[in-house]
Amino acid sequence: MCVTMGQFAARFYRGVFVSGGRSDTVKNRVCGLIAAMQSPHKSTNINPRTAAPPHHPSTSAPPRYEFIDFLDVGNTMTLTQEIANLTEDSGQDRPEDNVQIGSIQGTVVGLRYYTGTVNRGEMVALVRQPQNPYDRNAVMVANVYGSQVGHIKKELAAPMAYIMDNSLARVEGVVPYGETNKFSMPVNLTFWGKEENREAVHNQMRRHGFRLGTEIKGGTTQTSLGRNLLGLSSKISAIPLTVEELKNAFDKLFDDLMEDKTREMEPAKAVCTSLLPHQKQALSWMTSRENSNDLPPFWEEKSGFYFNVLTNFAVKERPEKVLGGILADDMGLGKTLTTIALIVSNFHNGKPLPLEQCILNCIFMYVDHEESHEAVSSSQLKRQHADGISADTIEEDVPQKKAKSTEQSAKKPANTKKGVVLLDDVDFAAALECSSSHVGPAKKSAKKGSGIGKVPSGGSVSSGAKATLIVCPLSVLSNWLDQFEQHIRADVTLKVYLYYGAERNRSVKLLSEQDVVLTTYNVLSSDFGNKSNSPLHKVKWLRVVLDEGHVIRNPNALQSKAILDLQSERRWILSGTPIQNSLKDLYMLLSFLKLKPFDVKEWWNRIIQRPVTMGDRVGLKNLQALVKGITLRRTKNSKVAGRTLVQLPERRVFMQHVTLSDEEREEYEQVKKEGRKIIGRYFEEGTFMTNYADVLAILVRLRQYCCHPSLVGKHTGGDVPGTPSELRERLINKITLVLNSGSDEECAICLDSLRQPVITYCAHVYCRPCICEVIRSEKEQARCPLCRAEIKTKELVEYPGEEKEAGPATGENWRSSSKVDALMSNLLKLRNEDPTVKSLVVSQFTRFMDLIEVPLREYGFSFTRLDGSMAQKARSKAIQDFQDSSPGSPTIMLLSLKAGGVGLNLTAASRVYLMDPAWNPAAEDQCVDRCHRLGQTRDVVITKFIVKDSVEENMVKIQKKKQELVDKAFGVKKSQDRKQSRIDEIRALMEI
DNA sequence: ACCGCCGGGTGCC
DNA sequence: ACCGCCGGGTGCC
Repeated sequence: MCVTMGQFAARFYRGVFVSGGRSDTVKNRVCGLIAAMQSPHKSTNINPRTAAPPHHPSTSAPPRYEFIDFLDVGNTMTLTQEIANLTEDSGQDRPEDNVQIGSIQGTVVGLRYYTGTVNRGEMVALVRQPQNPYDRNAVMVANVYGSQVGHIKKELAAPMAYIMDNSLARVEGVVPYGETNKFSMPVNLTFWGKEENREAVHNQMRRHGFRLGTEIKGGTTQTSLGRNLLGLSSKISAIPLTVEELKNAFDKLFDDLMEDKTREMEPAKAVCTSLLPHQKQALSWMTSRENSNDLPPFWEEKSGFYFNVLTNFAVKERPEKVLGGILADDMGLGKTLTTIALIVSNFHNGKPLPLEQCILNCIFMYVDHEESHEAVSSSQLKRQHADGISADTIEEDVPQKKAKSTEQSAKKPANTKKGVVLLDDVDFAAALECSSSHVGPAKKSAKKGSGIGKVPSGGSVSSGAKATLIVCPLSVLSNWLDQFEQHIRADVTLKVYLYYGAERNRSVKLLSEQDVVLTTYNVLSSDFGNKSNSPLHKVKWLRVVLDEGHVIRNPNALQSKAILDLQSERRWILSGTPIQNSLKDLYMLLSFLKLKPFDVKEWWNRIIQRPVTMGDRVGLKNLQALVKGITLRRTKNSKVAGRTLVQLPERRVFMQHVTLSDEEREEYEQVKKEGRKIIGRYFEEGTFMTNYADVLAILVRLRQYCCHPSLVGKHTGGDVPGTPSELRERLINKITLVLNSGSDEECAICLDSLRQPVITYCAHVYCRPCICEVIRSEKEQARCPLCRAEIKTKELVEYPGEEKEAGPATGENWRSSSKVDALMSNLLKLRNEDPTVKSLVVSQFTRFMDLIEVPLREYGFSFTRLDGSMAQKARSKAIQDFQDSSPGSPTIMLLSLKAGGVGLNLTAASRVYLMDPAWNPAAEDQCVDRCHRLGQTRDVVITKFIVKDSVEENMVKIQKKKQELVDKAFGVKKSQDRKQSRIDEIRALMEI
């Protein structure tokens, strides 16, 4: 297969910029108008007053919003999104936020001005319209599709506006019976909120002459579902689930969703790896999900209408298909391979992806196009091919790739057997025929008039979309490239474009013409951040695949927004852990899949989140059905025909205690004494949090002492900052410490691992995009979310990257440490026993890795290294070298704990030495999983070095506690609790 | 809207 | 005739 890399194509296509993309249609402007009228916060150029309101007295015919248009506008502020924004921040994850405060029947008026319709029992959204020129208390009513239905009658809207604007309660509406006249209809309003607001809500209503009841009286015939919609289920239907039941159900939510998903499918011939049975099942299921004509979950066809049984919403138009889903297989079951198989096996209309065949092609064509006298010679084809891989451009990127692929394609033509196979293969023939649409001109003419293809050229393609976009974390980028190369036959050209790096080609046309475009979440969101110019958002993708898709779980993160804005026919989420913390995580996944109406927060909350949180059985049942319909998940223990999918070799963990030498012990105790004094003072002063970076620094220093005394850098804590440049230096010191502390500090805004970390003048570390967003939205008075100090964009200090400062002495005056000695004796013994065994030596301190390099060299070990500071190409080289099994290849990889992240494949190793304990035991597990995964043939032995009587032993205790918590508890604590538990941890560590 | 409300036309029975 | 009553025009926010 031929990989097209960003840099090369950047040159080859330089200058070809396609200005495609959306034009500002009337439709979009209407959307803007609506947005402007609804929300005072969203600025638009259109003044709602000068743009005549649609029903202004001077307008003769009652104008209508074409609301149906909102459904297909991808990236404009739509009514639907407005509704979403409204509920975005309202806390309702806990049962206590969801007390039913009362209900009342109200009236929706003005129906005749709007197109939105509602049925009996249908849920409606209530949206404040503070900018309404007639009444600033206006409350708009919209149906599930986001079409406006009418307004709440003004007398009732007045108290509701107050309640809604002050977040005293959320109001949900259900229309008890459908329209009986053209002008108004009743609506049952239910108020939800915290118990403490009950009084205020009731009072406010009473002041305006309304009395909230506890039940909706005159309830019409409600099915159990209908009752659920009215929010009465907690009172009327069965006993709510206990916390325990709920946790259980939740744990099982994603367990083994494979019943009825056991049909197998062979991949297209372009895949040269044979798939395991469970992978063929996944391929079959994914293919059927993409080609499905079924209605999305919870939709039914009823007498010419499409009816959503959960919201009771009905439409004439068939709801948009949801093509794709969640492949949630455990790590190591081959999600990547299955996805690759899907890409080449299921193009349009169930046909394989048309792929140009490199050299073999000409044999095929020669035979079949004899009469056309235009047979393409081998050399011509070669040249075309070379055009595609313009030689001068490859070298800097992945030289070994080029070498390999050309070598392979050069070898293959000799093999005529394959050519025969080819002729017999109708699918492949058809596929080749289709390829005429995107190959060079010489080829095109050769194809014309040919009669082989069963499918007329181009006719099988139901839309222009061609390319698959794969978005993944940087750490698995090279894995994707490797896997494409490994699993796609060398004699077919799969156009894979790596959209990465400064030189990436931003031509929409180029990107659209690829078979696969590979990029990272970072690149995608940084492009997206520069609004006007994100080529990835201009391409109409055939398929978008999110690898490790759970990373978009935070809807406020820029990268999540960037993902949601992509246009695609089919959408996939690959994730071993689709739900990481709470049910909420699922919302973003559904939102990405465009699974209506759950892609809008309000409906997600009302139909799933709230009921389930409150222990409602019907809600849980719906959730289960929902997940089951779109998810395939198998675990390592799942069985196919009585056998577990994958038998992984054993994995054993040993803890090796290291005793410090007297000298080391003395230094250690000295540092510990000082540290306790300082941290103790912070506790007394109550300045713990503001000095957090210093506290971390002290801990890091202790942990470094346990590894090697030379690791410990110069003393940085406690001084007073002087000049700005000194301050800057101090901040850089701090951010470096925080990032290298291995404590997996998270950004307090997105709660995710730090991306593009920056430090504020008040010494708190955030992702740059996150904190910039905060500063932008708070304008002048932006404050640090952690300490409320004033912050400015220009005062953010960036992490300068890993500078190889005057680090530990690795030269002449190198000395060993107890821990290094322990490691070396292990490694030497191992080499004696079996020189082919490969090991991962894992540390959180890259400078410790520097130190370890010295004795490794001294004893003649061949090793490689992978750490966070390495560029992508260096990483892939390191991985490739290590995975290589030929004699003389490195037997040791120095691996920084955080360098890989999930997905990294290091199965060549069967020994893991964890040099220093991590705060987060999951990080260690993840690291071990890099070699203990599919493809591992040996038993894996893990050795953890722990220094006796030290901070490390305490860390192990904390690790155990954490693990118990994870095993027991449902979900993770709120960030406030997290902060507290982090403080508690530090107390325990320092024995304060 | 088979309502409510407004404002003009009207005015014993 | 500064009222009542009638009946047409009209109607979200």
